[in-house]
Amino acid sequence: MTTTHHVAELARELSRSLTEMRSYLRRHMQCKIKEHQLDISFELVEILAYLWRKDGVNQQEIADIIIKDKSSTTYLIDNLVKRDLVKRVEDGNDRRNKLIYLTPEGRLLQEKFYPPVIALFETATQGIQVAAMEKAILLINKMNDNLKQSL
Amino acid sequence: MTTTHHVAELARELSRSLTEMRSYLRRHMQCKIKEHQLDISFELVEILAYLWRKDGVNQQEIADIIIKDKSSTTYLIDNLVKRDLVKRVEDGNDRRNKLIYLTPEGRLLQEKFYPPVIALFETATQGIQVAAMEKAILLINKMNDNLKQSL
DNA sequence: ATATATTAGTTTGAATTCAAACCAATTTAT
DNA sequence: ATAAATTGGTTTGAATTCAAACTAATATAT
Repeated sequence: MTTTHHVAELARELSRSLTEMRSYLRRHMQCKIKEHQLDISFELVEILAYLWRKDGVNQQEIADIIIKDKSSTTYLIDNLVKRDLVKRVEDGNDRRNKLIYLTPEGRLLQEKFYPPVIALFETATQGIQVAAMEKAILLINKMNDNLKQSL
Repeated sequence: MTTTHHVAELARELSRSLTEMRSYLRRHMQCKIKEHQLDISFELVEILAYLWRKDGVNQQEIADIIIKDKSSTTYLIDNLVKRDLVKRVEDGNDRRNKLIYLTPEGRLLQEKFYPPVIALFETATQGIQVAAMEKAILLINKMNDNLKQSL
């Protein structure tokens, strides 16, 4: 096996491990959602999680953060609006924009989800050093830069 | 910010970077698919890619490798069967199993896709050392083990 | 030997996802 | 100033995904 193929193999393996991790995270969150008997999907919680940190952002920002395309984001935000968890507000500075704000109900959900989310990440990172994680992030971000530039 | 929250934050950031990478890989592959004017989806190619290395595996194995649930795998394999790229063969050793084999057409596609897949991973890993990649894989697999054990 | 639990694959229903096309608003180029 | 390009969000269509339920086959427990 040449070096090239070895690297390709590692990249493939990395991609697979990443997919697996994503899958586990999703499953765990689904368990939490069930425990709390909440009628909400993992994908909606994902958006809410970002809004809990900072709301009043436009849809494109949300799409960038959660790595989904515009139409998926519209679909999910429509859903959140329907459940009265967020509201859309026109942006006075740029009429193309819709700013997404949490409603009081949307904020309340944070109490239910914040501790389990933290616990989940703690579980995931048990026995792993901060420095190692930082290196992994840098590596993947480097890969993402490489891929981004060739699109 | 406490250490716990710092780690949770890094885990979140890692998860996002991973999702981003997955998204880029998918987009790149879509470009290749378009270039070759092939009527096939990224998800189907993903399965074929594993079969090119080793066919004659049951569906559950495929599902494990591509990290999808059983029903999604059935759906995609149905699709591949419909396009005459793979065939299902009953497993004499265990009647529950269906073994999935490539057809001659399915094999032919390898020529089209193998070089661009390698090129893609090369692009992704440019400027990245093998040792660093191996460390990242180990780290993510450790995280996956942690998550798996608590499901 | 029989009952129970587990496994592989299928079916069903609904949610999610993306690509493509579109429109209005804004930015950039001429 | 005007034309062209880009951007944010929406709509549409089809593919994909998962959860839940199911059946037949196999493994495990009694």
